[in-house]
Amino acid sequence: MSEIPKAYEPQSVEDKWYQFWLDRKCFTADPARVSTKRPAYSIVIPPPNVTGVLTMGHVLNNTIQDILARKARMDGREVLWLPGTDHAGIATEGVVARLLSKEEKKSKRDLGREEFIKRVWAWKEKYGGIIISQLKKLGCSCDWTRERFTMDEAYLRCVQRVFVELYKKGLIYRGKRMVNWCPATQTALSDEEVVMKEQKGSLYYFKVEVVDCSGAVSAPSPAVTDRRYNEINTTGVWLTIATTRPETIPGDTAVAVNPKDPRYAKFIGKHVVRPLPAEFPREQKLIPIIGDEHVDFEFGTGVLKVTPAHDKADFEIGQRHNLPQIDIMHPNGHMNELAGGPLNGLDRFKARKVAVELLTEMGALEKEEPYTNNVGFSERADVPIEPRLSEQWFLKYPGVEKARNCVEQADDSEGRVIRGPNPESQGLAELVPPKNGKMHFHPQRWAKVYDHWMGNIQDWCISRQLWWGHRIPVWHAVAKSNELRTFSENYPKASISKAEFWAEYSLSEIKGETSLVSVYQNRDDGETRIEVVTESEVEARKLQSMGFTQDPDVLDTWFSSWLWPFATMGWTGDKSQDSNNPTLQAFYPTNDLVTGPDIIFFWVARMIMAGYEFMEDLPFRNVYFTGIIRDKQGRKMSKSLGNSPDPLDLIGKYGADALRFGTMRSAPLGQDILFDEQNVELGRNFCNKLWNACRFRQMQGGEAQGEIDPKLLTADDKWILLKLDQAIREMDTAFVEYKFSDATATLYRFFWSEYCDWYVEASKAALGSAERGMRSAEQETRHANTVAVIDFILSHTLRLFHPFLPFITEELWHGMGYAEDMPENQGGQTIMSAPWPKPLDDDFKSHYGLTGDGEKQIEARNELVSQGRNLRRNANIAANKKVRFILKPARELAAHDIEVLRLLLNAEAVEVKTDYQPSKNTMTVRAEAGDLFLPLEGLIDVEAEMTRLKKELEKIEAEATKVEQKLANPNFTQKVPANVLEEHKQRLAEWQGKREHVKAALAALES
RNA sequence: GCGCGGUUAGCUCAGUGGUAGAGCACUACAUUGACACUGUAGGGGUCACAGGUUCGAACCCUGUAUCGCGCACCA
Repeated sequence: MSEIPKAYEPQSVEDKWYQFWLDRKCFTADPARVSTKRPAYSIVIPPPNVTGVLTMGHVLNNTIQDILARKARMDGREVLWLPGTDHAGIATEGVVARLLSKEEKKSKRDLGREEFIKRVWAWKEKYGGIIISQLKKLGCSCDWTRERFTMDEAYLRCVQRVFVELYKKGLIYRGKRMVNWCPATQTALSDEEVVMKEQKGSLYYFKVEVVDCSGAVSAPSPAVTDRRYNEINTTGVWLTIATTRPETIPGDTAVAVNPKDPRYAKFIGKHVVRPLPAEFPREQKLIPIIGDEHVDFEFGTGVLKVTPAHDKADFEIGQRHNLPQIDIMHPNGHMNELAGGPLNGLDRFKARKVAVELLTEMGALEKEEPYTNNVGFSERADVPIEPRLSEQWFLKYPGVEKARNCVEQADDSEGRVIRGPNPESQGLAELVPPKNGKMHFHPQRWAKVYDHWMGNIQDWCISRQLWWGHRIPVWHAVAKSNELRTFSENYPKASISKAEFWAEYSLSEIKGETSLVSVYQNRDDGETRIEVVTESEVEARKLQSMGFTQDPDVLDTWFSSWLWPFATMGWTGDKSQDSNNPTLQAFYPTNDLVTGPDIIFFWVARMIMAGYEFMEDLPFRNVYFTGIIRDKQGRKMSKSLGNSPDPLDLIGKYGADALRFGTMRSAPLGQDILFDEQNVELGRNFCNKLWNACRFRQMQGGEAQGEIDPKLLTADDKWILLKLDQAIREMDTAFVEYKFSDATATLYRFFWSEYCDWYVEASKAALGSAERGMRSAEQETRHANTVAVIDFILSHTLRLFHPFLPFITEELWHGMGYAEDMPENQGGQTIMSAPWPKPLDDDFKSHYGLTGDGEKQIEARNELVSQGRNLRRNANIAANKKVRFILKPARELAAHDIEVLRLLLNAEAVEVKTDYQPSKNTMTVRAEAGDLFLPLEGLIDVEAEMTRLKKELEKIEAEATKVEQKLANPNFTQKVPANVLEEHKQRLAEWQGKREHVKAALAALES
């Protein structure tokens, strides 16, 4: 490191060290190395979407994980940070479909399922690795040899095994239900994929005529067109109904009122004439008036139209009253023929307008009011959800109670700290087994949100009408052919709620290959159906040859993600295999999960349930929820706003370390982050400061890390050693509490303010300016000792910095020669494995004479420096002009301290005069360490100086009075603890001393 | 409607009952200095508001305002 450049150039070192770490397998976890002395530490990455590119959110998230992983390595643990990507069903299918349409003007249906999936894989091979390479640029120390993908071979087997297991237990079932249908992507969605958005729309009031009918014959099928009545009598009464969705009127099969509503109760049992479709004859549009408690008679007119096929609440009313369901829409959100001629084929929003026109034409529309309501939107496609009746696969969540109870809630007053410095383990922060096997959320308030959701959990709709994803391992056949009829007779019969009625068979007759078979009568058409579930490929082939067809749907992406913590570690579901899996045994459960609170339900909660269900243990002990990254104005970062900076640009401009440091510095626990590029600039500046501080050390020459002789230590040396000790302790606390912004604040303060601004400047007094070889023997010894202290500080500092700034610290670790003295596996090869600094213990402190008293004296002396500089400034003395100060010390100061004072005040001399009497042309200040005088050669500006002193006096008076008043209050003096009282007395004495001093100075000027 | 979080310097935020803090920004001064990606000094706050508890409140309690988020929703 002879010719180091003046400024740190990250571009020239980052790639070099990343490759160095990879070449030496520094990130590779080996379960064989795990022991009681070398405990395991593991994190699984929240797998980014294969379609993803690195965002600021990823930077935040992965920097935290990398910090945790690197810190754990330095703590001497065997670390596994397991990386990978998620196949992201809808997102990826969308990306490839758009590309297809743009480049080949084809739809996925034009290609066909098989060909389309081939294209997605090809796309994945080509572009799916982008985010991984970007994470490497950031410095992430993941074990890339274990990189996983949620659709790789082994993972596929995990998903199928889990599906079969849950099916066996009757937790996975198929059912015709109201689901959240996305008309844009044409698939069902889970409740979590729906976001409520406030919409400005209209509330339409229309009237319907009440009629008396008798002899109604209910229709055999959902279509109402066959309904017949013997008599239809007009009553002349009209009811008014308010709705936001007039286009669904053709799907109405009842009108509901609250049975307790005196206005309408009398109509229950009568019918109304549904106004649409207009061209249908009246007798085909008679729908009953029913009484249902659900109806709120405060809202609208108190009369509710009931559309069981297109509204969740209406569906339930329909179930209660056995109402027919009329589906008036195609899956793409366009109206079908049941909606009537003018609406047929129209998009649902266009249809709304037309429906209003039709109602107006027939005179049924009474009024239209502006109205704001909340509408569910498909999170990904950003279009309103259409509640739709459809047959889907559902999961009744397993392990709900266990999962719910394992997360510690805030009201648990038993200590919340779960990791603490363990004195037995050389001061390292250790994992203390959580009480009652509990899991901890950071910040803890998310536990309440989690608990609330777990308490109101609904079955999970897991099937998606997509092509890209894990295909549902279920095969169907209708027993039409003789072969299947014979087959079905050999297998158990089951009802429609058949999940519990399967039987296990080997269709292929190969040992170990099995299928779950159930046979049932379809309720709608009476046909005999056979449903077979298997995870076996052999069985699947057999099924295919027998004429079975596989369920066309795929599973929700999160149905694979929820297995991530153990599926990535090679879990098979086979107990004996898994108990011989060293990775799983060593690294599950993981220690920390770092993720955003936006996926607490999507992912975190589900992983916890899966952990209990399949591993019989929680998947992680701590969950750290990051904030959400916003721009300077507090807006969420998004592509459309264009307010999201490209992290790679920032790395190119400032360096990865700068980006990491800047991000961590502005990311307090539990708060959203307002991102400002200035933070990254600050990180860059900080790296440069570190660089130059090391450069300064290099310029001093001498051997690296020489012995420190306690006898030669200056008060400044002792002071900085104590500050280092404090910084180490603060860092440990910050890690225990997951407060990374506190950690960076500590590093910043310690290194920049305490080390560079004070210690290095003061050390120049001991280092001297003489050339090497021109120094006296005594100077030489003193110089060497100071350099040894500097090396001690720097070698510790670099290690404290390493988790945050991996690249520059590695470069300097080698450049400064600190690697050389260390054992190969403890910092000799790389700073990554250097031991994390321990707080200085009592033996160390007494050996080197480090005392709180000495620390205070240096701080008092430094205050004198600041005050003296202030005097210079007030006297308008140029910063580069050498002047003479006179010091009247409060207690004796060492010659070395006087020399430091002289240096830091840029003084020609600091003369110590215990009986100094200032002349008129002298400015002065009192500090705890003594009185400092600045005699001026010319006449001082008496007016200006008096103004300054008067202002000063005012301030002092105010402070002194405040304390005086407190002390004069007997209530205070009697009730307050002794130490506080003593402190106040001392403070008063201090202010009084200053007051006298300033008064004396004023008097001298006036004379 | 229910729940959660915020409101402290121009900005972004620390601050768990005892002298109101940091970084940035701002002003002034200093370029043969490890570093201008720098140094030194300075100005700047009624801690959202109103009550209460206390010798003492930014901090604890009650209420209000306001911003943000989550959950549940009335068609």
